[in-house]
Amino acid sequence: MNMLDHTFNALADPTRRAILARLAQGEATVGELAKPFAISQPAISRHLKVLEKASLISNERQGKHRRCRLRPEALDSAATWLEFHRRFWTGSLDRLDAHLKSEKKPR
Amino acid sequence: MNMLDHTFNALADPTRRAILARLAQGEATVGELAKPFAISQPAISRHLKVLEKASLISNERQGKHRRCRLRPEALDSAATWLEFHRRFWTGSLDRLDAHLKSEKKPR
DNA sequence: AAGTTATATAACATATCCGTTAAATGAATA
DNA sequence: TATTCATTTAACGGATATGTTATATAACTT
Repeated sequence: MNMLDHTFNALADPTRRAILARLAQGEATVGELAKPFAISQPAISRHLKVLEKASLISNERQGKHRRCRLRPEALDSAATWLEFHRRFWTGSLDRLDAHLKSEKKPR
Repeated sequence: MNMLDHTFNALADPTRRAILARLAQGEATVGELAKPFAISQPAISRHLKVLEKASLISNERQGKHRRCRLRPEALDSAATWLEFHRRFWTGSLDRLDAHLKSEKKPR
């Protein structure tokens, strides 16, 4: 698994995206993150592990709590990949489109 | 599963990203797409199904072949999500940073 | 030291993923 | 019509994902 795999995989789950959205409002402990969800706390802990492995979050022990925060740089490679391909694909299709149009004219 | 789930999930696999990269060079049949990979052709067919479900590609029967092409719009929602969060996260952290700095000054 | 709180880990069930090979389908060709 | 080619679908197996509950750990509190 490379970095993009981990990032896209982590982002493919709505619970994990919701956790990220929550963290975008500010740091939170595991318990605070788990509270709004209908699933158990261990399940959240494992989602956090996935986000951690993707470097999307980090955490730091604070007494008996563990405080989580975003690592925004982790989005960079995914955003770069997406932007590049989005432009490249569209560019290719534009050229194809132009090509097809220029083919049609002569007839 | 919503659209982002499908998109991110589809992009999380390196074989599928390679297929997309290949299609960015131009349309191709299933067989042409399968050839460079070490895995069986039915396996490729199923990757193509995943990409199709994510609306990342479409295909059209042409005689006994099936020709695949990219659907670049499918990247839009994912790119939008990523860009938004990337900026938002960074913005939040900048504000946090500024906040922490402004807290320190008075002392 | 004992109890409480926050979180992680273990053990388990179920579902999905991803690959395989074999058989089915659909269309072109002999 | 029978054969061949391109692709899909079926049936299977093993690995991974995601949830559960029960138990362990780690740090505060009494």
